Amino acid sequence: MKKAISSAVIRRLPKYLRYLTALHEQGEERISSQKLSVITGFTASQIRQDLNHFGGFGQQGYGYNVQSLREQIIHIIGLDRPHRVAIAGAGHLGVALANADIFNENRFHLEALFDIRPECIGKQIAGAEVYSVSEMETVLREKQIEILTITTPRDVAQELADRAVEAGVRGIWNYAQTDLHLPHGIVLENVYLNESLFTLVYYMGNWKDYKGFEE
Amino acid sequence: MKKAISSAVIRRLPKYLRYLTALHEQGEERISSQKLSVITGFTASQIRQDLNHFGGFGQQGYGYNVQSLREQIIHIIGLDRPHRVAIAGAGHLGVALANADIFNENRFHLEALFDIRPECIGKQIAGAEVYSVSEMETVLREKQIEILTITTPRDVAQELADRAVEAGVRGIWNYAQTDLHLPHGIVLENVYLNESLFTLVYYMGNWKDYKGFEE
DNA sequence: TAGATTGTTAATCGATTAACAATC
DNA sequence: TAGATTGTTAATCGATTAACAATC
Repeated sequence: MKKAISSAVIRRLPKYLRYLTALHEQGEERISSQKLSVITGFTASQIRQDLNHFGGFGQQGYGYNVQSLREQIIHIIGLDRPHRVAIAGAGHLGVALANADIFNENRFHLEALFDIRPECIGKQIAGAEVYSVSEMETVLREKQIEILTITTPRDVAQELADRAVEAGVRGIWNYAQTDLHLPHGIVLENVYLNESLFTLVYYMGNWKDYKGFEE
Repeated sequence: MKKAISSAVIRRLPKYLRYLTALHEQGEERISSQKLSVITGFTASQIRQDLNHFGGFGQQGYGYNVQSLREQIIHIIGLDRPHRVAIAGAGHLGVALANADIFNENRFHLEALFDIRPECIGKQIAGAEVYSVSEMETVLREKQIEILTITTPRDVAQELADRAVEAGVRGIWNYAQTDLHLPHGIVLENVYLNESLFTLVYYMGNWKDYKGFEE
């Protein structure tokens, strides 16, 4: 079987996509790994290696076609397919994510939110209804939700994840500050905001260790 | 000069801290790298290597004292010192962060928010006032803000960051979907939510690559 | 003391960078 | 064709894992 592509490569794809989209909007037709290197800060060699994991998208002597490479990366990530999403927890963070550009661009469709607080239930947020958590499995199944975003307090996150998986959800986007355990075949992506803030604070106290983009 | 500690190590510290806090709350007094390995999923060897970058906190034949190791890590990250924080952008995300536990625990002090919309200005959010962006430098200086969280649209992020640095801010916690360029000595930490979501989507379409599953 | 477990050096693994032949 | 730039192999670098002597 083909060797798995390392997650370091995967996590660079969104960045390539972002810059290619910008270049496309600026009307650029072609780009070399050398020029992309200057823009992204990755080495030209790394860029060529990364892209070659997925196929030979370039042409010797020419470089890469911006628009076609952009479409390839959209396809590789899976952004050319629709994704049905729900959010558990209609608090500040849940509402912020519901209204974020992420779910409006890129073929993501926010289908439902869930909360336990009676005063939230029935409201419309970013075009989606807030349902009671007690109805979660039913709604997830009916609307064929693929991805559940968890923004609840950490003590209920595991239970909600388990129930969502039971109801057919295949990806969990977890903002609750806890490590979830999920069955084989279910994908988990954590966003631990405090880990990011703590890293910032560490480097503020030890900035000689910090290697950032400088100018 | 002592060699810089790699950012891979730094980014594991918050996780150690989280588990040590949990163990402490459970009344555990000691922990071996072996037991911590089972809990965290890191190897025992890696845990000992990581901790030894900062000093010999353990004791042969015994392991580590939970509470004292926890305090050491808090000190290493810098969470035992107060940090004065402001948020640029009092939209959904700014409000969500203002209300998040992060700023209430851990000696972070949210001192101000900034927005351009007249209807927001003067409001109190999570105990802090919303100021006009035009007053930003004055407020940042007066309140001696160390960290600016940017949750504005991306097109104003660089300008706000520049002005904040000018007003004495030393760390930027950036949620705007753009790469900022900052002077030497200023620390930047990006939270690119869509990169996280895209990674989730990629692995949902390629789950055999996920976490190194093989066959 | 004997058993346990660290601190630390050495070996391994994986990812990044360099080099260059292939080729547009 | 000649110049440019990829695709790909080889070299390097860094991070993780293994091993074990030190020592509590």
